[in-house]
Amino acid sequence: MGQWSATLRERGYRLTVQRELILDILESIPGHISVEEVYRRVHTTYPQVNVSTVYRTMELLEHEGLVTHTHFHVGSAKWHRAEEAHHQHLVCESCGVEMDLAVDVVEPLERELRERYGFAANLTHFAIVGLCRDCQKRVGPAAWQPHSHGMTGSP
Amino acid sequence: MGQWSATLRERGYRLTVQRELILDILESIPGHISVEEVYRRVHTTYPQVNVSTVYRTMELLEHEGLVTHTHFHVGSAKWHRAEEAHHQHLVCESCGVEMDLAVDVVEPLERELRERYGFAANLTHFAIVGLCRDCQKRVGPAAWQPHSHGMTGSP
DNA sequence: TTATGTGCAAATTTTTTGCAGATGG
DNA sequence: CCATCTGCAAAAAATTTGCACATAA
Repeated sequence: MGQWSATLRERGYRLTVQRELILDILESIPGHISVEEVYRRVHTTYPQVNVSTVYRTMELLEHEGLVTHTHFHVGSAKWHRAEEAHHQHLVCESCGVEMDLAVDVVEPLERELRERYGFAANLTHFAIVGLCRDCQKRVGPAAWQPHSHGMTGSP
Repeated sequence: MGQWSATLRERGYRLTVQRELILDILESIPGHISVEEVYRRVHTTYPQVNVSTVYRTMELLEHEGLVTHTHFHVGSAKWHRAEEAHHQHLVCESCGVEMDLAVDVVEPLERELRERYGFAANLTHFAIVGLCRDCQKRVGPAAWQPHSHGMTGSP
């Protein structure tokens, strides 16, 4: 039984089989995971579980500050442990590779936003998307990069 | 007729009433807008337009590098002019207020990511979400901020 | 025992698609 | 004219909800 089960119980929530299974999955994976994937995994060991339970559990865990969710450019929301929040991810839009990012890289920006704008940025909410080194070579500069629209011609 | 109409025609696209209306809206608004809202506005002057046309036009414009879309924490995708890309937005998750952000604030991060990770970050893809000064006072520290889970008690 | 949690099925919301007809150039 | 666009209607995908029943504590 993982750490989070205890945490939830302490906070007055009931521990159901469904919750335990979902918690186990979330505690064990390193990166991002969709509701669909969590459901798929729980379903293999506990087929009578329902997607809505997964959604409700995710919502509960987010409310309790244990996980957060993130929207990438395409696809459904992805979830990850909140404790990983201050350890950002870089995600390549092209090949999907995920890289961990040292905290000190984003800290200056956070501080700047706070000092200059009084804004408490939630930089952890989104992974930083872009192109990894390899994909830059392969696909060239992207449309969002300066001085290019990434197009090769008319339709 | 706005600038974009000419651009599209030059690139070999046809100029339809629907497209003109959508372009006018996108060229005139300063911040982010949803497909739903674009549709609603077009619909007032041209009721027979269909949402799918709005979606298709947005896709076209994104492909042509004129607009980009963004996912905020909640709700549907929001669209904005691509030229505004290098002028970032701060968006308050709580009250929805949008603030413009000077480029030089994000530049150091971009450079760092490029130098340390060879990663061409698309920082323009997402608005930076968080809490504005006023909402920090009103709602207190958020769950994603360090040393707090933003909760007041058990269920 | 009983408030809390779950499955189910249906509703919502957001976005996509196939197709036949309309239309810009 | 005819390739490109659009409206329509339906499908798909993602998420939410109401309710009766199940179950953790």
